Amino acid sequence: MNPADAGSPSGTLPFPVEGGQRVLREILAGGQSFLWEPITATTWKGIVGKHACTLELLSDHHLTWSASGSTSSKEDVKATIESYFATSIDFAREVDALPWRSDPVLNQAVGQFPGLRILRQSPDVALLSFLLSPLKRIEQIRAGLLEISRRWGEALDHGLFAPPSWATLASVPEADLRMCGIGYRARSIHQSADYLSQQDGYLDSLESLPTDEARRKLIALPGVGRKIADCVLLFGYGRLEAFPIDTWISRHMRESYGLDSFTDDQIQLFARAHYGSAAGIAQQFLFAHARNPATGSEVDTSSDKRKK
DNA sequence: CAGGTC
DNA sequence: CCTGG
Repeated sequence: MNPADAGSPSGTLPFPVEGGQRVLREILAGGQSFLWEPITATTWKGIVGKHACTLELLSDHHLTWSASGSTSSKEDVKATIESYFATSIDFAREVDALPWRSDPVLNQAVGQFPGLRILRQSPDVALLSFLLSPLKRIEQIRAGLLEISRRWGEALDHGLFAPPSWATLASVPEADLRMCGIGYRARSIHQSADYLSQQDGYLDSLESLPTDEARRKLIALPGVGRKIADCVLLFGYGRLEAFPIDTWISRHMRESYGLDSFTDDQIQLFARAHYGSAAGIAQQFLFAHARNPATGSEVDTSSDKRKK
């Protein structure tokens, strides 16, 4: 490494988020990732790869970042950050291609969170994170993940810890994992770690597989069902067609599309057919919409047919 | 019970 | 089935 690069690389990303801080909060702490914490009204502290990062959204179109504790060159850090925020994806274009024009339900959700986008996390961290997702509250998932990271992860700057690798987790006794306040999910993590440690490059190999095949191989992991698999595909592998169906989405869609007696499998088929190849983006809007009761304070860019 | 998996 | 809230 070059000592001159060892300081705090920083930069600015084009980051169109019309919805400002409210939408940034939804992106960083709305259930995609559990590694971000608000510091001030406009700044966040968190982890990207092996970098402790500080973010600030100054205008609605640029995100400034600063990463520290790195032995990588500034270019490498920059590339890592850009990949994480998926700056190569034109989300405005993707969203425009969704059927919001003919779908008032989607239209309202998109109008409520303009600029919402999908992070591209690492498959490893996404898998570990979402194995904890049955822990209900986001704060609880976060606490469990932070504790696991603190105990077996890599120390970074600012007292942050990167989540441990699956190889590391494979050597952690299940009983020790249980002491992280994650309850019976400790078993899934322990068994998945065991499974992954036996097959070198298992998660990497999914990268080049078609989505449904990768999905099957994720579901083969202990504790991973369709919902967690779809979360890992969407947030860890950048498969925008993946459509995780949790209880929020399930209820919200049944109610708002009149799919009263639909099973989750049928909702999944409906979603694929209706939203298309970027269904996962639609899912994020619906998810955010379902969990954030409309306060009326948002700038509503859609037609004003809120309230029924 | 809620959340997810089995 | 498991297990916090």
